[in-house]
This record gives sequence, C-alpha cells and structure tokens, in this order.
Amino acid sequence: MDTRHMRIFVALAETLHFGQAAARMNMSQPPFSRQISSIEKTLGVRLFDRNSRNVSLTLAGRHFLADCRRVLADFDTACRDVQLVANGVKGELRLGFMMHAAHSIIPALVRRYSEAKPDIHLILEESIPTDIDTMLIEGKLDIAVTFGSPYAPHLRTHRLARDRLCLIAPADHPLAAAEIVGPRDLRGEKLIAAPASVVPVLRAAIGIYCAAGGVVPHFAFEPRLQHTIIRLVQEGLGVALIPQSLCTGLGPAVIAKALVNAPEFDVVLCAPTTSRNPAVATLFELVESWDMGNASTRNA
Amino acid sequence: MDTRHMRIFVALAETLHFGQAAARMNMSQPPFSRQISSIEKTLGVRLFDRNSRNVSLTLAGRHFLADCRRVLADFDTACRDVQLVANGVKGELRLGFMMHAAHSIIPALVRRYSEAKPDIHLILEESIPTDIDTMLIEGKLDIAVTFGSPYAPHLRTHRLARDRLCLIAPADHPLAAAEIVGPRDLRGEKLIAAPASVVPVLRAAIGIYCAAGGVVPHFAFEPRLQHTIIRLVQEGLGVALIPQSLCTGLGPAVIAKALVNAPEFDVVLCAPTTSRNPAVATLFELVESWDMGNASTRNA
DNA sequence: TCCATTCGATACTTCCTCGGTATCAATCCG
DNA sequence: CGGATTGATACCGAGGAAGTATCGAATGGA
Repeated sequence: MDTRHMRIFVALAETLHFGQAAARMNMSQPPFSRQISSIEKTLGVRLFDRNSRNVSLTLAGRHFLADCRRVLADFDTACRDVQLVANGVKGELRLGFMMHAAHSIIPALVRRYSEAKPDIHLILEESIPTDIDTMLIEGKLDIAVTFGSPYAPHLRTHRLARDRLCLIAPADHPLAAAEIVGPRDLRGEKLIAAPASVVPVLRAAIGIYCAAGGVVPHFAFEPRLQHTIIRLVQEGLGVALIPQSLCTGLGPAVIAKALVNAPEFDVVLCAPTTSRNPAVATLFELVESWDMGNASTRNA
Repeated sequence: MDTRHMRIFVALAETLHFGQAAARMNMSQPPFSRQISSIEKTLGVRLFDRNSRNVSLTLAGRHFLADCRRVLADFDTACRDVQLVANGVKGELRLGFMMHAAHSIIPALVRRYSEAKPDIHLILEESIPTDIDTMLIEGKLDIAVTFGSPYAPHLRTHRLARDRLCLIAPADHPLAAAEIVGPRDLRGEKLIAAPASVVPVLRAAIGIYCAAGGVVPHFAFEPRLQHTIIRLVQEGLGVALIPQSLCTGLGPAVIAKALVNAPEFDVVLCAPTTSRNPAVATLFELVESWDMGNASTRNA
C-alpha cells in the first residue's frame, strides 16, 4: 500500500465507476481494475460491493474513504510545506536582540516581518550583546539585532540604524549648564556604564572618547542594563554616556546633552553566513527593501 | 512521492547513515542513495547536508521529518483500521429497540457489548416495533431488539427472552380479587392497549386471547406507550394486558395477575440477512455465547 | 424475445522502474 | 602514506505495472 493506491481507491469511491475513475487517474480501465483488486487483496478487506452493473462502497470502504482523504491531504501538505520551509515562507526564526533595540527597532521589525511572512514563527530572544554573539555562533539564534562590530567576516550584517552617544547628567550637575560637552569635561566625573563583558562596543566607544581628551575614565558603577544606568543618574550618582535612542522620556531630573564628536556606532541585523535557515534571507530582504523605500528616515 | 519514499527518508533522518538506513529498509546502499536523491529532486528541496563523511538534516529536513512521522502513523492506522472495521471490531452499530426492551434487556446488552467491542460505537435508537421493522428494511438500523414475528425470512433472529402477557387492574377492581383470570373475565372490561399500528404482535396476542374466550375486546383507550397504559390503569380507567417484564414497580394502586394460558411471545435480536455491517455478526455472537453460559436464567 | 450497449474482469505483451553488484572518489585514522 | 569507511556512479537483470485485445454478464429498447 502506498498513497497511489489510496488515490486509486478514492477515485473509484468517488465515481463508483471503474472507467471514469481510471480516466481520472490517467490510466486505462484494466490496470485500474487490477489495482483495486490488488488493494483489496493486500488489505484483506472487501472495499467495494460490485456486480457487473453496479459498484458501491462497503461499510469498511466508507470508513477507509474518510481515512484516506485525511491521510492524502496530510501527505500533500507535508510535501508542500517542506518546500515552503526551504523557501523561507514557513518555519521559525529565532531572533535575538539587545535591550536597546527593544525600544527602537524591534517592534516595527517584528510587525512588518509577521505581516510579510505570516507562516514563520518568530521566536524572540532578548539578551545582552555578548551573549547574542555566542548564541549566533552556537546556532541558538538564527539572526540578531545588535551593535555592529568593526570586523565580523563570519556574519552577514545589514545596518538598521546609526546611533551616537550622548551625555546624561542630573539636572543640577555642573555639566548640565555647559554649552558644549567634550571628552575633557569628563575628567574626574563619576561615570556609570555597563561592563565591557556586556556591551563591549559601547565600553570601547566610551574608552576611546575619553582617551581622545586625555582622560582616564572613572567608572563608579557598572550595572548591566541601560535602564539601571539612567535610574542611577536620576539619583545623582554620576553621569553616563548612553545611546541617543534611549534619551527619550528621561524625566525632569535628568538632562541629555549632545557630545562634541560624539562616538557613533551601527545597530545592525546580523546572522551567520553559514546559516541554514532560509528564513534568515527573507528577513534580510525585508530590511533591505525597507531601506529602499525610505532610506533617509531610518537613522536614529 | 509515496509513503515508501517517506519511510526511506525517515530511515536516513533517524540514522544519519546511508548504509545503516539502507539495511533498515532491507536494501543495499546504492539504490538507497539513489532514492534519497530522487526524493530531493522531486521535492526540489535539499533535505540533507552531506559531504562524503557526515550526514545531517537541513532545517527543511527536520520539519519534513516531523511531518512524515505523523503522516506515516496516520497512514498505517488507516490501513489497520479498515481491517478492524471489516472484522467488526471497529465501527458503529445502529441498534434499535422497543420501549419494553429498554427496561429488561438493553442495559445489560449494551454494557456487555461495549466491554467486548469497545471500538464499536453503539448508536441507540428507541422506537416502536413497526418503525423498527421498516428502519431495518430501509437500512436505517443495523440490528434491533423487538418482538419476534412468526415469519420473517429476511431477518436473522435470535431469541433473547420469552415474555408473556399478564393482567393489570386497579387495586379496587373486581378482578383484583379473582383467584384466576381467564379470557372470559375480560368480557365487558374497558381494555387499554397500544394500537396495532404500534405493536402488532401484542395487539394480535390480546385479540386472539379474547377470541379464545369468545369475547370481543372493547378498547377504551389506545395510547402508544406502555407506560401511559399503566398510568391510565392506575387512574382506574380500565384494565390492560401487558408484558410481564413490565409488571415491576407498578405502585400500590395497581395489581398484576397472571393469566390462564397467558399468551407468550419472543423478544428477539434481529438484523437483515443482507446486512453489510460486520459488527452485526459480532453482536449475534455475543448473545449466542451469552445463552451458552446461562441458558436457563434468561427466560422472563 | 433478441440484439446492441455498457461495464467490469482476464490474458498476453511490452516497457520501465527499481534493486543488486561492482567500482570509484573522498575523507579519516594510524 | 596506506588502509578503511562512506557515499556516489555505472551497468545489468528481474519484476511489476500499464496498454491492447477480448470476454462475459447484465440491462434496456425495438
């Protein structure tokens, strides 16, 4: 028994006529008749009552017809689905992203992608940039939104936005009144920043910025989350350099100031070049076509 | 694509080794390899990543594996179920029965049969004897419990019980005090009985019994249901001849009396000899083995 | 009542598919 | 560097499946 036998059986069960059923199966009547008796012989079950004038289903045949229809439908969808998965229109995509992106890029990205590929189940993994990198390498993520690294040949990357650091300080801090803020102004300030093990790109940018003014930064606190940093600044415990995209809704206790020659960095979509998930390519296609439509409006 | 291809695919997906998978399919490696590439070519989807040393599933392959397992399981159960239906261990059985049987025979019959054939769905149809006869002929019922007719060559019948008529009368009725009741005692009585169109066997029995005493029966009321008959007798509206099996729990207002030469009749299980439902035979087998076990205890 | 038509079953032939054997190519291990 | 393992390829032979021709039974109309 295989699915062809089932289709032959269904054809006869639906027409109750050997000749017409054979025609539907694109074969002539004699081999069709043989196949029917072969099916009945293999199953050991009489599926049709037939004299030389009439054909009708037995009770067992009626039950079998219902089963066959269901099995054949499942069979066909399985064969179709595997192609959809291979073409990236079906399946699942494990998307990692850092906290920053959750507020600026991820919501729109997820919405647009879900609309474009409704049959791809998006699995969202919020994490810190270093973990995202390792999860991409280990294959625990298919694709991620994170900071762009200067050199990452094993990753296919696409810039989603360009962000820059700005200073936030308590409203009553001396720097809050300064006209412009440069690296030298950070001398002696208690800095608050996430540790390098969490966001190496940001830490490196802060370090380079300070060094440009000949300043050795003094990190008073090193919480992991940017929101914790903002809270600590609100409490007057220091100043911080954070991405501009996070400088909204800070409240009255904190002011944000642009920096002279502010360090810039990319927020990118990236995935291993070795990725075997076809859905990865479709997400890249989406963000690329997205840029195409409104190239200038997407910078932070 | 057919199920054999799916089994070949599953074999390789589970072993990830062409040689072992081929052995599991009882074939040698070269044709097995050919089948795999044939499958991939037909679907147009690469299911395995393989270099000459390692085999691994692609993402599409993983999805397809899950689908194939489900489809194959459904396929196999469909092929098995059709045999079960043909052998009468699975399917459905439309069992008709008259009201009388609902109190004496049906409960035990249903319980025993459900235990013996748990995969047969019993559809119970309570009806009146004449309707049961026509529904059996029209194929709306597979089998029924009803009164035995003297001549019914188109039906396979098996006697389940032998019942007899007895008299019920209001407790204050003169006949309630009689020592024995015979047909002559019914002269002038208001009889209550179901019409011949509902239970021809009972009406015929009553008519013959009265005729034996030279009495022309006077039917005061002709309700369809035996319980209505009993209620009317309770209200003092007449007397009735009803099956002995119904003479339990009549209440204090009614007394039941045995009749001299009481008319007897069979309660039978019957099905059309032309029935195509294999479950019919299994129910006959059950009641026959049932009699075998306790032949003497089953008479009413 | 008889003949024509319809429909499913059977006999025989042909062809194609599928599996087996032998072999090759690439990779891994000692 | 050589043997062993593993998958791919080439070729051959057998079995099965489809097609053609035909038969037999049943129905319906003249």
